[in-house]
Amino acid sequence: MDYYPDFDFFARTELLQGAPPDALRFLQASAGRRRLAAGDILFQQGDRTTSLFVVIAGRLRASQMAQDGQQIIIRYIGPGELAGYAALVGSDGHPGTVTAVDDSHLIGWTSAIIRQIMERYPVVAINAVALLGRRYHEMQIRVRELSTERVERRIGHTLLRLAHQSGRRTARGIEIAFPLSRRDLAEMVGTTLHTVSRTLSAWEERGIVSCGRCRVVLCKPHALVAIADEEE
Amino acid sequence: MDYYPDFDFFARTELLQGAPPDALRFLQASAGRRRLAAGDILFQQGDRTTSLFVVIAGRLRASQMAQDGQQIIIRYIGPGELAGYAALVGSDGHPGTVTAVDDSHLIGWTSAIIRQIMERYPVVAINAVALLGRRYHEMQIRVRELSTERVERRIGHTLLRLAHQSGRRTARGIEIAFPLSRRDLAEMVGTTLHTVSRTLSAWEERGIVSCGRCRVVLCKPHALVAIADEEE
DNA sequence: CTGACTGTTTGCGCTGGCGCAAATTGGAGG
DNA sequence: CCTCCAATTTGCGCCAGCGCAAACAGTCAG
Repeated sequence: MDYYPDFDFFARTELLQGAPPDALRFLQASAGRRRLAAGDILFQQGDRTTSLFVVIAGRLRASQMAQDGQQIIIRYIGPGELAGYAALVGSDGHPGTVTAVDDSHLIGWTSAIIRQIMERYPVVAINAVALLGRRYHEMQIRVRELSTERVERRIGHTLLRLAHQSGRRTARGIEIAFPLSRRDLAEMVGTTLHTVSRTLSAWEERGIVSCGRCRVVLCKPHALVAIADEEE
Repeated sequence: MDYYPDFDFFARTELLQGAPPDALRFLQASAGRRRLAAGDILFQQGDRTTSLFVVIAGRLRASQMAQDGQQIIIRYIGPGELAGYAALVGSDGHPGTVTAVDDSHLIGWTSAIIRQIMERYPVVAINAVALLGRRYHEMQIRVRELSTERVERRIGHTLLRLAHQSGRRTARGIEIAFPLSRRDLAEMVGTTLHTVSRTLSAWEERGIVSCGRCRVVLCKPHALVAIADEEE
């Protein structure tokens, strides 16, 4: 039994907000739906680009692999966000792999339909421009952090960003609302799982975070901000 | 005496290729022109976004600075390419500083006009999507390199990319066609000018490169490819 | 020609964080 | 409850590359 997204849902997505009703009707009629269990792969790096998806519920991870097998995590994708930007930009193959990290529900369209929609409804193309601009800017900041900051600060910044994107208030603090292993965090930060583990242990001792298997809770976000932004 | 870009020129720019004649006429009529000497600043990080520019001739450097003054170079911008994407995405301020590294000639439009053009001529918006997608992908690759590769390989990859974007065939090899100091290269690669200098010296000894003040010539590009892509 | 300045080279010592290895823990499935 | 496995923790040694410092070399203004 699928949940059929209504116009309100479309209005909350980064790609389709502001699109006129007839565009939304067309999109609704031409959409495909896809369900993934945690761990399932939506598409793999290098796969031929066929579709673009918008996340209705759940969470996915976009990652990229080098020839030698080393992996990095590009970003996590949550409800309302887009997966498969290759279909937007007209690229032949997907630049990365997208995997569900929680059970997820997506809605998707073929590249041809998306192309057609952007041509007919400029507001969608303009949304796409804005969205890619944000992604580009996020990556600029990551490059800057990787180039100039030490590991501890990068871990701090990364956790704060994740908490901002998908933090859940709990009694103990702000919890990252999806499974995040030490290795995952390492692949976002550009370090090893060992260093992440050591750093989190040290922080746990100081009561700044509290963590378990694939779980991180920020107990003192302000202390983390201090670490991430401290002058020197 | 300014060179007035004609339709052929527009057809060679990443943003305006494929735009219909009436769009180009309007763009031509509403354009502003700007000349910069090497070293002049087009706009600074944080400046209010007013315009977007297309490079007619010359070369510029987009850089970003952290609070502590540490700088990185985002990219070099050459003829046909775009400077000031903030005006495309509707961002209030410029995310980085753009400086001319050679005498440069630009053509520009206000944010409002660009917005209007994208709404009226979807092909321009779609070009913008493609262009930002490429930039985003470039940054993904840089993040991956910074996360997983050693300095020497990163320097290799960076030089190869620069040569590809703006290499000039000479008797001695492929020369990077604009002034590029050790510090500049370091800020692209994510290291220090010292390490860049040492690496280039070692390469020069092996005849792989040949370099002078703010100049780099790749004498044996294949050897550089071997260094940059060697398995291990 | 001279001085000043900016860019470059090189030596030296130190250390952040990686790599390896081994022990430990916590779940999931049977 | 037991077993197995993946995730995590922690110790230890090492080294790539940074930071500092000093010498050196083009280049340009006057």
